[in-house]
Amino acid sequence: MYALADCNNFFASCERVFRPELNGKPVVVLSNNDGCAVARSNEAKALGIKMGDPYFKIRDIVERNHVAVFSSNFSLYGDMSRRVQEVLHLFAPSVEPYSIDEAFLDLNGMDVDFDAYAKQISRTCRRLTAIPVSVGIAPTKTLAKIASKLCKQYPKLEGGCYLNRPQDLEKVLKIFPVEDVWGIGRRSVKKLETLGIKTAWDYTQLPETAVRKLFMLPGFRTWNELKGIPCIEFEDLIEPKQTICVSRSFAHELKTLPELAEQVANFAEMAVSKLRKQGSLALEMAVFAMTNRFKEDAPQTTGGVYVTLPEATAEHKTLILASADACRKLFRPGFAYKKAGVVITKLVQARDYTPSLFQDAEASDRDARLSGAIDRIHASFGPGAILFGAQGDGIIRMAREHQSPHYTTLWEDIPGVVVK
DNA sequence: TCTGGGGTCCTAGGACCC
DNA sequence: TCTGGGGTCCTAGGACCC
Repeated sequence: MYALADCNNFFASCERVFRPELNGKPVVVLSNNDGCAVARSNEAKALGIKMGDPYFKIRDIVERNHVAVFSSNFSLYGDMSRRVQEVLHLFAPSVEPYSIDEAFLDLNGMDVDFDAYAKQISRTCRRLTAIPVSVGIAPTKTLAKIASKLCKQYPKLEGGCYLNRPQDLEKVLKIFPVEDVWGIGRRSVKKLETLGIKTAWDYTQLPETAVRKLFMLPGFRTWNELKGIPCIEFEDLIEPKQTICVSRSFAHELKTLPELAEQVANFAEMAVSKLRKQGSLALEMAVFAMTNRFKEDAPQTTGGVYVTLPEATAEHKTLILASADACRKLFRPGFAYKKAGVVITKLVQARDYTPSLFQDAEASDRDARLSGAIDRIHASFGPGAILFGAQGDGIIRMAREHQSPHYTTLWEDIPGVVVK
């Protein structure tokens, strides 16, 4: 038996924790550069604001309805996420964090009233973190997802729902749209439409051979999961990432190589930080850049350059220099670059790597000490406290007109209470 | 004027091996 | 004229997730 705990409208809910007067009011949270709506409270959804809507297109709705707008504040969301996960650990020996706002709980072997347990988990999260959480419990992860969605739809479930009895499953799956099933994406929905498949139940009634042929292994797993046969394993061990990517859109387009190269160097530095945190080394890196695809009349280009590193490394200097090199190869004059990024495409765990016999040990020791010093400076004074010359003045500041304070992660932003 | 960022898994097909 | 059978590894691209 698995539980899925899913935070409702997570980023919007985080903002409300410290602005309780916004409860019951429409709230949206924007992506980087205040570009798109990436989280909406139920009230904002009811106004017709969709996930991913560009801000400039919904500005009218926002102003007419006094929607509270926030720029993204990931240090707040990350910290709130950690708190919710901590609460979840009170209810199950193993918890699998699935995304910033979701986690699976392994309830196998537990002998409890699962419906009451689901509601209790939700209630406790709410009380200890002030975040509303929907908890679905079912014999497979896919069904647990469906159960948690039901909680959001039906307030009378009090945030928790147990889905296992065959007659309940049939009733629920017969009204559950197939496009809302975890693992069924847009492309599959198109195929399903031509077959006349509308609900999750319809999907389970397809013959096995058809499912395997049309939707391959992933679709076959989903098909089984919907029928209560677990095919997606519980993974509570946090594996090191297989790729690391840092990319950004720029508030203003960049037209010169030095400007672009500086930003790419900054992305490389951020990627190295992530790399070092998980104890990996990079074997290969890619740099990419592209123009603004929405400007149809402007000349368009998009490209990437791979760099194979002579030695696996997690040193700032090597990777930043390599990124600048790649950027020079990539850059084409006459284009206005809107977005760029650095991807570390091949990683190896440091403990699994044997350096080349012919490596310059002295130089690599020097670089390692430099990187260690940079890490310590960042830890004490914050990221960006020290930069390589290649990074220019650091990353271009993003548009963030509506950012809330870092309530839980910065001393000067901690909320105060006035006692009269 | 203004349009996000970061991941995983699977498959087909090519290159190569004996 | 006739031209086998079985395997691995790698990569690009597709599909999906939040």
